[in-house]
Amino acid sequence: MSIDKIIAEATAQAVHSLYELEMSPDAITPQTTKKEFEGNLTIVVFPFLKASHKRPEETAQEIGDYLVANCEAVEKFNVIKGFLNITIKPSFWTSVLLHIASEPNFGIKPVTDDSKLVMVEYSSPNTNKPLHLGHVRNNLLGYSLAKILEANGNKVVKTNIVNDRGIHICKSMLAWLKWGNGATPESTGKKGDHLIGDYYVLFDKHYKAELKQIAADRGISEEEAEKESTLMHEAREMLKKWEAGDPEVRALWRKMNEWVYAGFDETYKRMGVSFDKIYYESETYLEGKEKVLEGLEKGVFYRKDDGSVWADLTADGLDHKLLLRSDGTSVYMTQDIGTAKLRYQDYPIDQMIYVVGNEQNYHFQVLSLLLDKVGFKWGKDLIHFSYGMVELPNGKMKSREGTVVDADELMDEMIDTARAMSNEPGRLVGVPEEEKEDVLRMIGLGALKYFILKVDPRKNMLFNPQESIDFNGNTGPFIQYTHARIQSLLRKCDTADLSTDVAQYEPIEKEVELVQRLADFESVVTEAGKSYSPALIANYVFELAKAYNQFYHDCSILKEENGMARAFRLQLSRMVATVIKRGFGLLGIEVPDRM
RNA sequence: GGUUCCGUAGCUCAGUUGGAUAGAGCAACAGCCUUCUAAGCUGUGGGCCCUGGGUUCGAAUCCCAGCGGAAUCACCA
Repeated sequence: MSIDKIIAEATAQAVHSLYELEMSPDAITPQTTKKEFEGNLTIVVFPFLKASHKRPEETAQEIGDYLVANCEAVEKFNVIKGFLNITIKPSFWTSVLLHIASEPNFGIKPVTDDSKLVMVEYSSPNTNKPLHLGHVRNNLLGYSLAKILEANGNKVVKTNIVNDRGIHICKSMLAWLKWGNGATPESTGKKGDHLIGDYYVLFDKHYKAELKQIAADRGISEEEAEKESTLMHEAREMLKKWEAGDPEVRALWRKMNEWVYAGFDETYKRMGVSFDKIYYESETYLEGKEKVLEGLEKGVFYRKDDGSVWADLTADGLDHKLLLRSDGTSVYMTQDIGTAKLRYQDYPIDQMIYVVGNEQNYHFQVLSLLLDKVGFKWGKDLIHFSYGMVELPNGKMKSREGTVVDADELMDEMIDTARAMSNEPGRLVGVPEEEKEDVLRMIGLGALKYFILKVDPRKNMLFNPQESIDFNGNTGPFIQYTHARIQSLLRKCDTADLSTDVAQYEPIEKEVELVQRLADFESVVTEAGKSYSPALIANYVFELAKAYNQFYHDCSILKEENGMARAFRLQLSRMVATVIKRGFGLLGIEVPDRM
């Protein structure tokens, strides 16, 4: 049982016996005492005043006296206004540390047969362009969220829905046919996703030129010229052929998609994210239609005169929403209904989480209502894990203005920066030559991942490509460094030091602070799972590493004369390193043993 | 205009179910490497927590109104 709970229960007993106030221990949450005051845990006594009919100071005094007399863990206390600061017996903290060390998976709840099954959808790329910074945030958040939910005892299925069909793919295909001269990833030495992306851009370039030409020739606006465009017409024709299953178009489409997937796989692998099940829109986009027609029969949806099918959501404070076009084809929303249906056929999902940007808040609000209307009982409970945009100093990323930050390039740059910085004296000491690249990769990506994951997912965040991401201060490398330094310490210590029995040791204040922080890991993981926030873990690990660094500078460890103190500090260091590694594991960040 | 989200140091961000004198990092300035890894540590300066009301022992946090910013409101995905 955690120390917080012990105190909460003892306090509940105290107010019951002193003031006959019935309080659930869960309602009492001791907080860590502020640094300026003496003590480890603080209880705010204001809520008890109505029952005690006494002044805050007196009430706190009485509860404090009760705790000292009746709770073994409590050593002493002091009272400031309505705050009861409790000091726990030092020996108790030793037992807390030993407990943490004895649990091989401290902070992680096991997955059992009756665990909830959660499906997390993330990434969801289009196959006509490479991944960019926005996808990076999505991927990192999605992967980390899956890890955190797993650590909270859920079965997790990570899934990806690849948008592999539609007009945008046809644009790339058309441009490749017209101007590609049979270029392949092999012939150009380019990653497949970048190659296809280039043709998408090329299409847009020619299309713009064509519009300008038509507008000038015919004396009409460029918007009006859109209807006259032969390029766009050809692209649409190609889409029709694709939908009709034209063998040539399908073959080309398959070939080009393979190139893109090979490119994506490389990026995903490097980023360290993975999926358990991938869905392709080309295989699911027809599925939703049947459900919509079923809903139409039941009268939940209605048909307009032109044949299009709509949902009336005005009762829920929303608008009317199109579900089937007048020509009978599906829209985005219909496809999502279909994909959801398939997924629930494939897995006994208890909860569905979509990791999708906040630009689609409305879409998921509608989807939730629609799934409910067509009779899926889980529709209402779906979670849209909505995250904010990544902004650049001059606003959003715009492909037209060439301000898109490419994921592959960004990762390259981060690793290059790590390499450049490692030239400073004292860096990468004792790292074998063959491991160096691997360590640099961990550091560069660690900096990038931590930079993105430490901010609250809901908020828009700013990324300045000019100022490269920091490696000092509140950063991934700082935390990795702390871990590497502890590993080095442990390599240098004697095995006798670690096997020394420390049960009787009474830790000093600085040590207690660290033990207390370590113990918090458990509740931080729980809280991160409840509020779907990797940022909580990130900030916790930073605080832990920072506190350890201060401790490291203040207390010599290997040179400590007292054998028990030395052993305790090494044990403590070992657990700090373990929790750092475990916490970073939940963020998908690797930690090197030397750097 | 409707809906949703955001507004905290010069910059990037934390701030636990409402708790004590609002915290980090960067940037600036001043120190610390003959010492278990200086990607580190110590110190200084820097704030109308957007504004105004309300709720109460107590508000950056909850409620209402306003101001400012973002997203969205397609027979695009």
